[in-house]
Amino acid sequence: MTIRGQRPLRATLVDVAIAAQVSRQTVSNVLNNPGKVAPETLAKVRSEIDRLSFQPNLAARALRQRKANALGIELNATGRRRLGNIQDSFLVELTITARQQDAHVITFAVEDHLDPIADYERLLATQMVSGFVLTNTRRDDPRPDWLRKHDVPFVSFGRVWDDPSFTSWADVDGRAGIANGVRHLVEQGYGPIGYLGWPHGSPVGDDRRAGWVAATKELGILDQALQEVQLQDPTAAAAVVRSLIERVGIGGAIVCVSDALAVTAYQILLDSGLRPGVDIGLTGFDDDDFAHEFGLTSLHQPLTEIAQTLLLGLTRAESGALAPSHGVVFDPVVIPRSSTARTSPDPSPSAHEYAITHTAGNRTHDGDSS
Amino acid sequence: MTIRGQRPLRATLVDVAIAAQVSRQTVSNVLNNPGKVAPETLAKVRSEIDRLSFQPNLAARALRQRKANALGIELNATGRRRLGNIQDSFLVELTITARQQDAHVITFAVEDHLDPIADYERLLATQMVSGFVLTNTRRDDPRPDWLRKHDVPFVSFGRVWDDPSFTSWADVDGRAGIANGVRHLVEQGYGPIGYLGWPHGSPVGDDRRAGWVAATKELGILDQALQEVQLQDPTAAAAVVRSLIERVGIGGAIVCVSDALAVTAYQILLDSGLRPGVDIGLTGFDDDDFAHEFGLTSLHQPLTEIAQTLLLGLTRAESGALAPSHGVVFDPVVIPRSSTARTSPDPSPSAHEYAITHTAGNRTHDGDSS
DNA sequence: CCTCAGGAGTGGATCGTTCAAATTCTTCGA
DNA sequence: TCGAAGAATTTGAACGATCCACTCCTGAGG
Repeated sequence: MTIRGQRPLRATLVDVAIAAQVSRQTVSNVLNNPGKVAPETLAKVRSEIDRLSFQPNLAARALRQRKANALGIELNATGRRRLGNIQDSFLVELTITARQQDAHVITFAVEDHLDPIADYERLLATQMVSGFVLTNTRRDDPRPDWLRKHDVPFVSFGRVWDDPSFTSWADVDGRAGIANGVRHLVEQGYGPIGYLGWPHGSPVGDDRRAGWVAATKELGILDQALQEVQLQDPTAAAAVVRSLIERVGIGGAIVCVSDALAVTAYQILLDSGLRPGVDIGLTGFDDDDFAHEFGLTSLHQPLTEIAQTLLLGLTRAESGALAPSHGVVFDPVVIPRSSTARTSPDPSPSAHEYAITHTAGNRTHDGDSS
Repeated sequence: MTIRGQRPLRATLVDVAIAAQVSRQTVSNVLNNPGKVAPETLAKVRSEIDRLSFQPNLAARALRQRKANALGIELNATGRRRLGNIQDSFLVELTITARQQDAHVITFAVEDHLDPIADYERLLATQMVSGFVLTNTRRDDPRPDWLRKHDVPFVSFGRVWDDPSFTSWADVDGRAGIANGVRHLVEQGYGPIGYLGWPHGSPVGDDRRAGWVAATKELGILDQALQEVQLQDPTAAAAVVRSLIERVGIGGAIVCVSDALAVTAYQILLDSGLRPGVDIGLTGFDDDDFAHEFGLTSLHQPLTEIAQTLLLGLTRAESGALAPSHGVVFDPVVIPRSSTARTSPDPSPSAHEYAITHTAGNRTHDGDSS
């Protein structure tokens, strides 16, 4: 009845109510408490909702409920202004998962890396988000503390190191992952298994190293001499890797803490006239583009599961439910490629596939799920 | 005066009004039309805004204005469920830029790739976004058409091929980029310049090839025989590249349509006992992790500028202003690395930097801007 | 026959902001 | 001195949903 603006606007809840000859509240109940509505009424209202293709206005809902149905995620860009393999993929998974829960993902960047709180505060104040997903947590991270203190619901991809009482996090089990890699190599028949890691001190690096120690010990083949850390100086690093290769020898294998490091080793192998996979096995970690391009066996992080777990946790946190009693870790999955195949069928894998897949204006779907 | 909920809620515009002893509308004007407010009043209100750390509730604003201040961006995930280098970086830039305009970025994924419209429609209907940024546009893309038909503001990263009358897009000038690469190589003193590209037919690939043709012709060194397209079959592709290398010869150089392809060539060079840069020059395109890791000279897309241009365009589109008379293209920038240095000072570049930069729980900033 | 519990649905108020119109305050020329 | 024109500010009325308190109705139990 009311004269609307210029052009016919979107149908509102009242429009549906009028069309279905019920009150606003009943339509609202159909949406939010279907159980409270008689079956016939439910059907009638629903048919009108479809007919008018009504969608509730989320701004109105958020205003009334004093709560948005969106979550914020800080784009933790590195110096190169990119998320990087893992965060990139995680964001995709998070977005897909959020959709299934009728939630939305809002990205934001912090202005001052030394004081990220200001930006969390700002976004929260606008009431656009009801909670956050943290990534790239680190020791002395000010964010978890602040968020808890202000009763802001949040979950974390990555352990929350400083606060053991916070348990709404999910992470990748680097230790189990590397251990899986070691077992895979042994199953493939590789001899001594060396480890190429980061310098001691980084939580992630130490966790992964522990996997190598545990798995080799379990299999009775632990040899601490086959462990190397990569050095800052590229030249020195190359020497170190070369030496490790020699000590492992033909038939042996090297487990690397990252794909990037594995690629370095890969090149040095070729340079030494050795065939990765055939002569010496090689594994990386993260299953990134390097692994894909070079046919490196790698450990794929189960980001789909992590995103789902986290989002579920966030929902619970918002409803004030109890947090889980401990964080959750997921085991990475071994993606076998030619670098751990004793016979190498495909020396120069899938350069074409990469090129096409990652270029604007030209897409294919290779259906490589999980 | 009113008794609020459980705990003290966030300050509202009315709270500010009371504190500053003015009316609601005056506070609103301070925010949206500072020019209409007397200087003293302005100062007084602003000080109260600061004191109460008031932030307008965007849900309320969106409701009243019938317009959100957020834009939607489809995460165009490939089969590997990742955005990839370019989209990843673009999203970061977009988020940063949006912030400066007090806008927010909402990500979403489409359920059915064959019918993306449904999801654009859905998000729009919730009134959470006021417009969209398209990426990965292609021929026969149904999105631009639909959006225009429904008067939805949008801009596009990548040309809108099917509709020349739509001019709110920005793109990378692949042609100029490759031409820049060719010139860089010639300046460095490289001899015959070959081209390694994608098969004919892809708009992006053809555009880039044109750059090689134009630049070599301009320099009087065009030799169509030095052109190769990469084939589907990896083994055949390797042969093709090997042959191209031979024809170019020592002192020559190869311009590649992508970093991935350049890496392939890089390996084949090494395999043939040739030193990239020293013996044969090599350039890629996109400046991705491969380029960074292997010291490949590459063409960096100016995504910061593109994001800024697009966001400005979106703002204009929303205010009903005229669209620009033509799309905008930006020239990629040559990032010189060792693959185009006649003397190679650093044979195994920055493996460490990569490893640290891209790993959770361990971040550095290398300040590599632009 | 009457009471009463509980399912089903209604009407009014409300969330925090902006728009539109109305009001008050200033300034200044006739 | 009056009044008109503007500037500065205030007031009333939405925006579209949900929450709350209430009414209506049906049917079981005393």
